[in-house]
Amino acid sequence: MSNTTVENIILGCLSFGPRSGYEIKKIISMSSSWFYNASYGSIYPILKKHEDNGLVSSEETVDNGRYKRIYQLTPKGYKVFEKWMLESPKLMTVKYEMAVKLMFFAHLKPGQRIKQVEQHIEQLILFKQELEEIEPYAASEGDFYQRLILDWGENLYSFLIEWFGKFLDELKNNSGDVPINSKTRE
Amino acid sequence: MSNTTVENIILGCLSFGPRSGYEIKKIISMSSSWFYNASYGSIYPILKKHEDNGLVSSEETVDNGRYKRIYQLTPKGYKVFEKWMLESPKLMTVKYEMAVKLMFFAHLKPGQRIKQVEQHIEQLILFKQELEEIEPYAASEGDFYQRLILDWGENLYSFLIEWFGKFLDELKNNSGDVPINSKTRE
DNA sequence: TAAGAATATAGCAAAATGATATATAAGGAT
DNA sequence: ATCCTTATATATCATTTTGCTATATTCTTA
Repeated sequence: MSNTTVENIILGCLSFGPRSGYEIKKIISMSSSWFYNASYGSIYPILKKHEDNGLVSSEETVDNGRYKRIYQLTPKGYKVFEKWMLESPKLMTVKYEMAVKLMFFAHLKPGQRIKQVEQHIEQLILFKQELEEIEPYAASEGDFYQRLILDWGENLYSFLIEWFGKFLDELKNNSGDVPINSKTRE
Repeated sequence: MSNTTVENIILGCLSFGPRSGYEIKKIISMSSSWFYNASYGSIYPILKKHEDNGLVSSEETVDNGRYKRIYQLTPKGYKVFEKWMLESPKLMTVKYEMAVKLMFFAHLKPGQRIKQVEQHIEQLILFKQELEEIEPYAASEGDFYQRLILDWGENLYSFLIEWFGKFLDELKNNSGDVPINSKTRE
Protein backbone atom coordinates (compact mmCIF):
# COMPACT_ATOMS: atom_id res chain seq x y z
CA MET A 1 0.00 0.00 0.00
CA SER A 2 1.27 3.43 -0.97
CA ASN A 3 1.11 6.41 1.37
CA THR A 4 -1.75 8.86 1.22
CA THR A 5 -1.07 12.46 0.23
CA VAL A 6 -1.31 13.69 3.82
CA GLU A 7 1.17 11.02 4.92
CA ASN A 8 3.58 12.30 2.27
CA ILE A 9 2.99 15.96 3.18
CA ILE A 10 4.08 15.14 6.72
CA LEU A 11 7.26 13.51 5.41
CA GLY A 12 7.76 16.62 3.26
CA CYS A 13 7.41 18.95 6.25
CA LEU A 14 10.00 16.89 8.09
CA SER A 15 12.33 17.19 5.08
CA PHE A 16 12.81 20.82 6.21
CA GLY A 17 14.18 19.53 9.53
CA PRO A 18 12.99 17.93 12.80
CA ARG A 19 9.58 19.19 13.93
CA SER A 20 6.86 18.49 16.49
CA GLY A 21 3.31 17.56 15.47
CA TYR A 22 2.20 21.03 16.45
CA GLU A 23 4.83 22.63 14.25
CA ILE A 24 3.86 20.41 11.30
CA LYS A 25 0.27 21.56 11.72
CA LYS A 26 1.47 25.16 11.72
CA ILE A 27 3.49 24.69 8.52
CA ILE A 28 0.46 23.19 6.81
CA SER A 29 -1.93 25.85 8.12
CA MET A 30 0.34 28.68 7.12
CA SER A 31 1.48 27.49 3.73
CA SER A 32 -0.64 24.74 2.23
CA SER A 33 -4.03 24.80 3.95
CA TRP A 34 -5.72 26.55 1.03
CA PHE A 35 -4.72 23.79 -1.41
CA TYR A 36 -4.32 20.81 0.92
CA ASN A 37 -5.22 20.82 4.58
CA ALA A 38 -4.74 18.34 7.44
CA SER A 39 -6.05 18.30 11.00
CA TYR A 40 -4.47 17.16 14.26
CA GLY A 41 -6.76 14.15 14.04
CA SER A 42 -4.77 13.11 10.98
CA ILE A 43 -1.31 14.36 11.87
CA TYR A 44 -0.72 12.68 15.25
CA PRO A 45 -1.92 9.19 14.23
CA ILE A 46 0.10 9.44 10.99
CA LEU A 47 3.27 10.37 12.91
CA LYS A 48 2.77 7.25 15.04
CA LYS A 49 2.20 5.12 11.96
CA HIS A 50 5.31 6.56 10.27
CA GLU A 51 7.36 5.75 13.37
CA ASP A 52 6.00 2.16 13.43
CA ASN A 53 7.02 1.83 9.78
CA GLY A 54 10.48 3.29 10.41
CA LEU A 55 9.93 6.37 8.22
CA VAL A 56 10.47 8.78 11.11
CA SER A 57 12.14 8.59 14.49
CA SER A 58 11.11 10.61 17.50
CA GLU A 59 12.68 12.00 20.61
CA GLU A 60 10.95 13.23 23.74
CA THR A 61 12.41 16.60 24.65
CA VAL A 62 11.82 19.19 27.30
CA ASP A 63 11.87 22.77 26.06
CA ASN A 64 11.51 25.44 28.77
CA GLY A 65 10.00 22.83 31.05
CA ARG A 66 7.45 21.93 28.38
CA TYR A 67 7.11 18.36 27.12
CA LYS A 68 7.56 18.03 23.39
CA ARG A 69 8.01 15.10 20.99
CA ILE A 70 10.24 15.96 18.04
CA TYR A 71 10.01 13.85 14.88
CA GLN A 72 12.78 13.41 12.35
CA LEU A 73 12.96 11.80 8.89
CA THR A 74 14.93 8.53 8.75
CA PRO A 75 16.90 7.68 5.57
CA LYS A 76 14.12 5.17 4.78
CA GLY A 77 11.52 7.92 5.23
CA TYR A 78 13.42 10.24 2.93
CA LYS A 79 13.55 7.53 0.25
CA VAL A 80 9.78 7.02 0.49
CA PHE A 81 9.27 10.79 0.23
CA GLU A 82 11.61 11.05 -2.79
CA LYS A 83 9.82 8.19 -4.54
CA TRP A 84 6.46 9.92 -4.05
CA MET A 85 7.86 13.20 -5.38
CA LEU A 86 8.64 11.47 -8.70
CA GLU A 87 5.21 9.85 -9.08
CA SER A 88 2.55 11.46 -11.22
CA PRO A 89 0.36 13.56 -8.91
CA LYS A 90 -3.32 12.78 -8.37
CA LEU A 91 -5.74 15.00 -10.22
CA MET A 92 -7.03 17.99 -8.31
CA THR A 93 -10.26 17.58 -6.38
CA VAL A 94 -12.37 20.63 -5.70
CA LYS A 95 -15.31 21.18 -3.38
CA TYR A 96 -16.93 24.39 -4.49
CA GLU A 97 -20.35 24.97 -2.98
CA MET A 98 -20.98 28.11 -5.02
CA ALA A 99 -20.62 26.09 -8.25
CA VAL A 100 -23.13 23.57 -6.86
CA LYS A 101 -25.61 26.36 -6.18
CA LEU A 102 -25.08 27.60 -9.73
CA MET A 103 -26.42 24.21 -10.89
CA PHE A 104 -29.73 24.99 -9.23
CA PHE A 105 -29.71 28.76 -9.85
CA ALA A 106 -32.85 28.54 -11.99
CA HIS A 107 -34.82 28.03 -8.77
CA LEU A 108 -33.81 31.48 -7.44
CA LYS A 109 -35.55 34.75 -8.20
CA PRO A 110 -33.52 37.24 -10.32
CA GLY A 111 -32.78 39.51 -7.35
CA GLN A 112 -31.63 36.59 -5.24
CA ARG A 113 -29.24 35.51 -7.98
CA ILE A 114 -27.58 38.91 -8.12
CA LYS A 115 -27.29 39.05 -4.32
CA GLN A 116 -25.73 35.57 -4.09
CA VAL A 117 -23.12 36.33 -6.76
CA GLU A 118 -22.29 39.70 -5.21
CA GLN A 119 -21.77 38.13 -1.79
CA HIS A 120 -19.63 35.40 -3.29
CA ILE A 121 -17.37 37.88 -5.05
CA GLU A 122 -16.90 39.69 -1.72
CA GLN A 123 -15.90 36.36 -0.10
CA LEU A 124 -13.39 35.71 -2.90
CA ILE A 125 -11.86 39.19 -2.59
CA LEU A 126 -11.51 38.78 1.18
CA PHE A 127 -9.82 35.40 0.78
CA LYS A 128 -7.45 36.75 -1.85
CA GLN A 129 -6.45 39.56 0.52
CA GLU A 130 -5.69 36.97 3.21
CA LEU A 131 -3.48 35.11 0.75
CA GLU A 132 -1.62 38.29 -0.12
CA GLU A 133 -0.79 38.83 3.54
CA ILE A 134 0.82 35.40 3.97
CA GLU A 135 4.57 35.39 4.29
CA PRO A 136 6.30 32.15 3.20
CA TYR A 137 7.08 29.75 6.04
CA ALA A 138 10.44 28.24 5.20
CA ALA A 139 13.25 30.71 5.59
CA SER A 140 15.85 29.01 3.47
CA GLU A 141 14.88 25.84 1.63
CA GLY A 142 12.02 26.03 -0.79
CA ASP A 143 11.61 29.74 -0.32
CA PHE A 144 11.24 30.34 -4.04
CA TYR A 145 8.57 27.65 -4.28
CA GLN A 146 6.62 28.96 -1.30
CA ARG A 147 6.35 32.28 -3.09
CA LEU A 148 5.53 30.56 -6.34
CA ILE A 149 2.58 28.77 -4.73
CA LEU A 150 1.31 32.02 -3.24
CA ASP A 151 1.57 33.53 -6.71
CA TRP A 152 -0.48 30.62 -8.02
CA GLY A 153 -3.13 31.12 -5.34
CA GLU A 154 -3.42 34.84 -6.02
CA ASN A 155 -3.77 34.18 -9.75
CA LEU A 156 -6.38 31.48 -9.11
CA TYR A 157 -8.50 33.82 -7.00
CA SER A 158 -8.05 36.63 -9.51
CA PHE A 159 -9.43 34.29 -12.15
CA LEU A 160 -12.44 33.41 -9.97
CA ILE A 161 -13.16 37.05 -9.11
CA GLU A 162 -12.95 38.00 -12.78
CA TRP A 163 -15.15 35.11 -13.93
CA PHE A 164 -17.88 35.78 -11.38
CA GLY A 165 -17.59 39.51 -12.08
CA LYS A 166 -18.39 38.91 -15.75
CA PHE A 167 -21.30 36.68 -14.77
CA LEU A 168 -22.61 39.37 -12.41
CA ASP A 169 -22.50 41.94 -15.22
CA GLU A 170 -24.50 39.60 -17.44
CA LEU A 171 -27.06 39.08 -14.68
CA LYS A 172 -27.36 42.82 -14.06
CA ASN A 173 -27.77 43.58 -17.75
CA ASN A 174 -30.72 41.18 -17.77
CA SER A 175 -32.06 42.23 -14.32
CA GLY A 176 -30.99 38.91 -12.84
CA ASP A 177 -32.49 36.89 -15.65
CA VAL A 178 -30.56 34.83 -18.17
CA PRO A 179 -31.58 33.37 -21.50
CA ILE A 180 -33.38 30.05 -21.03
CA ASN A 181 -32.08 27.18 -23.12
CA SER A 182 -29.57 29.36 -24.89
CA LYS A 183 -27.44 26.96 -26.85
CA THR A 184 -24.26 29.02 -26.88
CA ARG A 185 -22.52 31.44 -24.58
CA GLU A 186 -20.79 34.63 -25.79
CA MET B 1 -28.16 20.69 12.74
CA SER B 2 -27.97 22.02 9.20
CA ASN B 3 -27.62 19.72 6.21
CA THR B 4 -24.22 19.00 4.70
CA THR B 5 -23.51 20.12 1.15
CA VAL B 6 -23.94 16.60 -0.25
CA GLU B 7 -27.29 16.30 1.50
CA ASN B 8 -28.37 19.51 -0.22
CA ILE B 9 -27.00 18.43 -3.61
CA ILE B 10 -29.23 15.36 -3.41
CA LEU B 11 -32.24 17.56 -2.68
CA GLY B 12 -31.19 19.72 -5.62
CA CYS B 13 -30.98 16.73 -7.97
CA LEU B 14 -34.49 15.73 -6.89
CA SER B 15 -35.69 19.29 -7.62
CA PHE B 16 -35.35 18.31 -11.30
CA GLY B 17 -37.90 15.52 -10.71
CA PRO B 18 -38.20 12.07 -9.09
CA ARG B 19 -35.01 9.99 -9.38
CA SER B 20 -33.46 6.76 -8.10
CA GLY B 21 -30.21 6.73 -6.12
CA TYR B 22 -28.42 5.43 -9.18
CA GLU B 23 -29.76 8.28 -11.32
CA ILE B 24 -28.70 10.86 -8.71
CA LYS B 25 -25.18 9.42 -8.80
CA LYS B 26 -25.25 9.72 -12.59
CA ILE B 27 -26.33 13.36 -12.48
CA ILE B 28 -23.53 14.16 -10.03
CA SER B 29 -20.92 12.18 -12.00
CA MET B 30 -21.90 13.79 -15.29
CA SER B 31 -22.34 17.37 -14.19
CA SER B 32 -20.79 18.20 -10.84
CA SER B 33 -18.18 15.55 -10.05
CA TRP B 34 -15.31 17.87 -11.00
CA PHE B 35 -16.35 20.52 -8.49
CA TYR B 36 -18.27 18.42 -5.93
CA ASN B 37 -18.43 14.65 -5.97
CA ALA B 38 -20.39 12.09 -3.96
CA SER B 39 -20.20 8.31 -3.85
CA TYR B 40 -22.90 5.65 -3.48
CA GLY B 41 -21.65 5.23 0.08
CA SER B 42 -22.92 8.75 0.75
CA ILE B 43 -25.96 8.87 -1.51
CA TYR B 44 -27.93 5.83 -0.31
CA PRO B 45 -27.57 6.51 3.44
CA ILE B 46 -28.47 10.19 2.87
CA LEU B 47 -31.62 9.25 0.93
CA LYS B 48 -32.68 7.09 3.87
CA LYS B 49 -31.94 9.92 6.32
CA HIS B 50 -33.88 12.41 4.18
CA GLU B 51 -36.86 10.05 4.14
CA ASP B 52 -36.71 9.65 7.93
CA ASN B 53 -36.74 13.44 8.24
CA GLY B 54 -39.63 13.81 5.80
CA LEU B 55 -37.60 15.71 3.18
CA VAL B 56 -38.17 13.07 0.50
CA SER B 57 -40.69 10.31 -0.04
CA SER B 58 -39.96 7.11 -1.91
CA GLU B 59 -41.82 4.57 -3.92
CA GLU B 60 -40.74 1.06 -4.81
CA THR B 61 -41.32 0.58 -8.52
CA VAL B 62 -40.77 -2.18 -11.02
CA ASP B 63 -39.41 -0.99 -14.35
CA ASN B 64 -39.02 -3.72 -17.01
CA GLY B 65 -39.01 -6.30 -14.24
CA ARG B 66 -36.22 -4.44 -12.47
CA TYR B 67 -36.63 -3.33 -8.88
CA LYS B 68 -36.12 0.39 -8.41
CA ARG B 69 -36.75 2.84 -5.57
CA ILE B 70 -37.72 6.29 -6.80
CA TYR B 71 -37.26 9.26 -4.49
CA GLN B 72 -39.24 12.50 -4.68
CA LEU B 73 -38.95 15.88 -2.92
CA THR B 74 -41.66 16.62 -0.38
CA PRO B 75 -42.84 20.25 0.11
CA LYS B 76 -40.82 20.25 3.37
CA GLY B 77 -37.77 19.03 1.44
CA TYR B 78 -38.17 21.75 -1.13
CA LYS B 79 -38.34 24.37 1.62
CA VAL B 80 -35.11 23.07 3.17
CA PHE B 81 -33.45 23.13 -0.25
CA GLU B 82 -34.67 26.70 -0.94
CA LYS B 83 -33.40 27.88 2.43
CA TRP B 84 -29.95 26.41 1.71
CA MET B 85 -29.87 28.06 -1.71
CA LEU B 86 -30.16 31.49 -0.04
CA GLU B 87 -27.40 30.89 2.53
CA SER B 88 -23.90 32.15 1.92
CA PRO B 89 -21.93 29.26 0.36
CA LYS B 90 -18.96 27.68 2.12
CA LEU B 91 -15.57 28.71 0.82
CA MET B 92 -14.04 26.45 -1.79
CA THR B 93 -11.77 23.67 -0.58
CA VAL B 94 -9.13 22.33 -2.94
CA LYS B 95 -6.98 19.23 -2.77
CA TYR B 96 -4.22 19.77 -5.30
CA GLU B 97 -1.37 17.29 -4.99
CA MET B 98 0.72 19.02 -7.67
CA ALA B 99 0.72 22.22 -5.58
CA VAL B 100 1.88 20.19 -2.57
CA LYS B 101 4.75 18.77 -4.59
CA LEU B 102 5.67 22.28 -5.66
CA MET B 103 6.22 23.03 -1.95
CA PHE B 104 8.99 20.44 -1.90
CA PHE B 105 10.25 20.99 -5.45
CA ALA B 106 13.66 22.12 -4.21
CA HIS B 107 14.41 18.45 -3.41
CA LEU B 108 14.10 17.44 -7.08
CA LYS B 109 16.87 17.60 -9.68
CA PRO B 110 16.36 20.22 -12.45
CA GLY B 111 15.51 17.57 -15.06
CA GLN B 112 12.99 15.93 -12.75
CA ARG B 113 11.28 19.25 -12.19
CA ILE B 114 10.81 19.86 -15.89
CA LYS B 115 9.49 16.32 -16.40
CA GLN B 116 6.98 16.61 -13.55
CA VAL B 117 5.59 19.92 -14.80
CA GLU B 118 5.38 18.64 -18.39
CA GLN B 119 3.47 15.55 -17.26
CA HIS B 120 1.14 17.64 -15.16
CA ILE B 121 0.32 19.97 -18.06
CA GLU B 122 -0.52 16.90 -20.16
CA GLN B 123 -2.88 15.71 -17.40
CA LEU B 124 -4.55 19.12 -17.28
CA ILE B 125 -5.02 19.22 -21.06
CA LEU B 126 -6.53 15.73 -21.04
CA PHE B 127 -8.95 16.68 -18.30
CA LYS B 128 -9.96 19.88 -20.06
CA GLN B 129 -10.71 17.87 -23.21
CA GLU B 130 -12.94 15.56 -21.15
CA LEU B 131 -14.81 18.60 -19.82
CA GLU B 132 -15.31 19.92 -23.34
CA GLU B 133 -16.93 16.67 -24.37
CA ILE B 134 -19.53 16.78 -21.58
CA GLU B 135 -23.05 17.59 -22.68
CA PRO B 136 -25.25 19.18 -20.00
CA TYR B 137 -27.46 16.73 -18.15
CA ALA B 138 -30.74 18.55 -17.62
CA ALA B 139 -32.66 18.98 -20.82
CA SER B 140 -34.97 21.80 -19.80
CA GLU B 141 -34.50 23.30 -16.34
CA GLY B 142 -31.18 24.79 -15.51
CA ASP B 143 -29.81 24.16 -18.98
CA PHE B 144 -28.23 27.59 -19.14
CA TYR B 145 -26.54 27.06 -15.79
CA GLN B 146 -25.23 23.61 -16.72
CA ARG B 147 -23.50 25.21 -19.67
CA LEU B 148 -22.32 28.10 -17.54
CA ILE B 149 -20.64 25.70 -15.11
CA LEU B 150 -18.95 23.86 -17.96
CA ASP B 151 -17.72 27.23 -19.21
CA TRP B 152 -16.36 27.92 -15.74
CA GLY B 153 -14.57 24.57 -15.67
CA GLU B 154 -13.00 25.09 -19.07
CA ASN B 155 -11.81 28.55 -18.06
CA LEU B 156 -10.41 27.20 -14.79
CA TYR B 157 -8.40 24.52 -16.56
CA SER B 158 -7.25 27.01 -19.20
CA PHE B 159 -5.92 29.15 -16.37
CA LEU B 160 -4.07 26.19 -14.83
CA ILE B 161 -2.60 25.11 -18.17
CA GLU B 162 -1.45 28.66 -18.85
CA TRP B 163 0.04 29.15 -15.38
CA PHE B 164 1.99 25.89 -15.43
CA GLY B 165 3.01 26.62 -19.03
CA LYS B 166 4.64 29.88 -17.94
CA PHE B 167 6.35 28.09 -15.04
CA LEU B 168 7.65 25.41 -17.42
CA ASP B 169 9.11 28.10 -19.70
CA GLU B 170 10.88 29.66 -16.72
CA LEU B 171 12.28 26.26 -15.70
CA LYS B 172 13.47 25.53 -19.23
CA ASN B 173 15.14 28.94 -19.57
CA ASN B 174 17.12 28.11 -16.43
CA SER B 175 17.66 24.41 -17.33
CA GLY B 176 15.27 23.38 -14.57
CA ASP B 177 16.86 25.61 -11.99
CA VAL B 178 15.25 28.60 -10.34
CA PRO B 179 16.74 31.47 -8.36
CA ILE B 180 17.27 30.46 -4.73
CA ASN B 181 15.87 32.86 -2.15
CA SER B 182 14.77 35.31 -4.80
CA LYS B 183 12.69 37.84 -2.95
CA THR B 184 10.45 38.86 -5.82
CA ARG B 185 8.89 37.19 -8.83
CA GLU B 186 8.72 38.79 -12.31
C1' DT C 1 -25.69 -17.37 -26.81
C1' DA C 2 -22.19 -15.60 -24.42
C1' DA C 3 -19.68 -11.69 -23.00
C1' DG C 4 -19.83 -7.36 -21.33
C1' DA C 5 -21.90 -2.89 -20.39
C1' DA C 6 -25.48 -0.56 -17.85
C1' DT C 7 -28.76 -0.40 -14.08
C1' DA C 8 -29.54 -0.81 -9.16
C1' DT C 9 -28.51 -1.29 -4.21
C1' DA C 10 -25.73 -2.52 -0.07
C1' DG C 11 -21.87 -2.75 3.00
C1' DC C 12 -17.42 -1.86 4.88
C1' DA C 13 -12.60 -0.56 5.99
C1' DA C 14 -9.82 3.29 5.83
C1' DA C 15 -9.26 8.12 5.79
C1' DA C 16 -10.38 12.85 7.02
C1' DT C 17 -12.81 16.46 9.38
C1' DG C 18 -14.11 19.17 13.01
C1' DA C 19 -14.67 19.49 17.50
C1' DT C 20 -13.60 18.97 22.22
C1' DA C 21 -10.59 18.02 26.22
C1' DT C 22 -6.44 18.69 28.77
C1' DA C 23 -2.39 21.07 30.34
C1' DT C 24 1.46 24.27 30.51
C1' DA C 25 3.90 28.65 29.37
C1' DA C 26 4.22 33.40 28.02
C1' DG C 27 2.60 38.05 27.77
C1' DG C 28 -0.11 41.84 28.89
C1' DA C 29 -3.59 44.24 31.66
C1' DT C 30 -5.62 45.80 36.11
C1' DA D 1 0.18 39.88 42.43
C1' DT D 2 -3.46 38.00 39.93
C1' DC D 3 -6.26 37.40 36.00
C1' DC D 4 -7.05 36.76 31.26
C1' DT D 5 -5.82 35.60 26.78
C1' DT D 6 -2.98 33.59 23.39
C1' DA D 7 0.29 30.16 22.01
C1' DT D 8 2.25 25.66 22.51
C1' DA D 9 1.46 20.72 22.65
C1' DT D 10 -0.98 16.31 22.41
C1' DA D 11 -5.01 13.19 22.44
C1' DT D 12 -9.53 11.46 21.37
C1' DC D 13 -13.76 10.72 19.10
C1' DA D 14 -18.15 10.94 16.56
C1' DT D 15 -19.42 11.90 12.09
C1' DT D 16 -18.58 12.16 7.27
C1' DT D 17 -16.61 10.68 3.06
C1' DT D 18 -14.13 7.82 -0.02
C1' DG D 19 -13.05 4.00 -2.53
C1' DC D 20 -13.72 -0.49 -2.98
C1' DT D 21 -16.17 -4.83 -3.24
C1' DA D 22 -20.25 -7.74 -3.55
C1' DT D 23 -24.54 -8.97 -5.60
C1' DA D 24 -28.05 -9.28 -9.07
C1' DT D 25 -30.66 -8.17 -13.11
C1' DT D 26 -31.33 -6.42 -17.82
C1' DC D 27 -29.84 -4.69 -22.17
C1' DT D 28 -26.67 -4.67 -26.08
C1' DT D 29 -23.70 -6.47 -29.40
C1' DA D 30 -20.76 -9.59 -31.63
